[in-house]
Amino acid sequence: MEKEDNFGDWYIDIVEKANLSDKRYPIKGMNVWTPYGWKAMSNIDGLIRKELDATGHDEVCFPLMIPETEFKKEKEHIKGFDSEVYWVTHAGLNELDVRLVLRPTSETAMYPMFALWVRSHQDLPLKVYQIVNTFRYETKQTRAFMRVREIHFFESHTCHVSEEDAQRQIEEDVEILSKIAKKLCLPYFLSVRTDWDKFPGAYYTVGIDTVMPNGKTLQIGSIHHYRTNFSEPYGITYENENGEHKHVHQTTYGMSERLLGAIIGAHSDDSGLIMPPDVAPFQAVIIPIISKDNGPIVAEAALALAARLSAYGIRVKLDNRDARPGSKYYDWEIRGVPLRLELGGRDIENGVVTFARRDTGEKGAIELRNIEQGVELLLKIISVSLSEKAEKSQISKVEDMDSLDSIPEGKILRFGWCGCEECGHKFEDTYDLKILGTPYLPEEYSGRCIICGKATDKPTMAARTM
RNA sequence: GGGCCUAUGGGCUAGCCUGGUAUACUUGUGGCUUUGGGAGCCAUUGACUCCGGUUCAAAUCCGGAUAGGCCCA
Repeated sequence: MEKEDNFGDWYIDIVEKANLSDKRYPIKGMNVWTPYGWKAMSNIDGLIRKELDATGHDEVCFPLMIPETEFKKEKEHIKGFDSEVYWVTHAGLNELDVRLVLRPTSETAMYPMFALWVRSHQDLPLKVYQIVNTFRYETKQTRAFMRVREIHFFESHTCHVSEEDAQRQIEEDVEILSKIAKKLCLPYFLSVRTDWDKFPGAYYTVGIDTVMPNGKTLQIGSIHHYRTNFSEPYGITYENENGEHKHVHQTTYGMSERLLGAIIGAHSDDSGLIMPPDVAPFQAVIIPIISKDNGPIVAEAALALAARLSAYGIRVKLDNRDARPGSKYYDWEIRGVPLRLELGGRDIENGVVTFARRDTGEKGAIELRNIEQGVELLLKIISVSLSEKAEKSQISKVEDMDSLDSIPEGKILRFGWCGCEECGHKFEDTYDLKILGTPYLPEEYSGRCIICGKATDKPTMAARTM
């Protein structure tokens, strides 16, 4: 299966062959996390946890079900989610008086509680997050990790004394994102979403998009500024120094298993996946090369090598299955293990370990004496090299446009837009492309709206989306 | 919301029109020989989505259910 020619089929194929997810569970869009896929996702969760804990967020876990009465308090929010939530209508043999919704996201679960938790300005800022499953009834074609009905979701929610303080939180979120994305070796764009595409109930939304090999964008997360749009209906207020009661200003930050989907798309080739070392369930795999006269010696040396690396903190897998080495190479290549270590009679004699990089195919030898440092260094090099390659690939897919006379295929378009809804809709309807929004980070630009010709100092990007 | 298509071992699939013994490959299991890029031989496990109808007889024909896929709005 060729990656560039038909990304959609390639993706489905690789998810199955690399054993990341089993889609045979009999509910569409609700897939089973297999051990290998779950390990990768857990590693991603771990990276997120680490950054959030370091910035003073506390992990919480709210109930899965939300009463209809709470769910419907914010009017825009319910309008946005009405058609894609699951309802629990019965309990045992009884019909429920108040129906329950399976959370599509947790604003309406958390905010009634926030109203109880926040009383004083000293309780602020409140910064919590949870990593849980959420449910959205997708009617379109589902795809592992990219479009599913049960979503492995990360969401942080914060409350602040003022709009400015909430804005500082958004800046912190952007900072956190850059750290996480670096570990995932993922490039991304930050765009302030159009008014008609922002999160239901938000003041504004920053979309986080990455580009797939077919030139379509994949939204991997979003950051929202709510102002007091939710704190008003939910009555989340605090008492300030002067004894006045004020509504809190809120933000949220959400990402999901799409991060894993993005990694699969960004780092892989026709031989399979390439896992970024910080995400890889196994960072190195040891393949003992046994011949009939040295079996016990090699087996013992391989065990010792695995123990050393593991003690050093490297996630290592010793593959001592009774199979040919070549067959093992293929197995671990398709699963994307970044580094392969071969240990055979020749290596033991020479006091080295033979390595092969998954990303470049480069082979070499590391002195057994310094094996821990050697492996660590190689993993770092692989990580940097993956990031650079992905960054280049993303940049190559952006095309600056002066006119719309001919639309290139498989590209992200960048052009001037006056920002008005009429021009925006006209563009989206005519070209069947989605406007991603204007850059979140300041950017020098002067041009003309590509639709109406009005002068503008902001570019916008548009693309087909996954 | 409207329409079309599909369902056979773990995976992929033949058979269905024209009713009667279910095919190949792959995987799994056991054994022996092997092991520096997908090993070979032998043995072996394993399936007609479900409910009903027609029939001496249903994977096959008919009706319904369920699940999945596609197209249109």
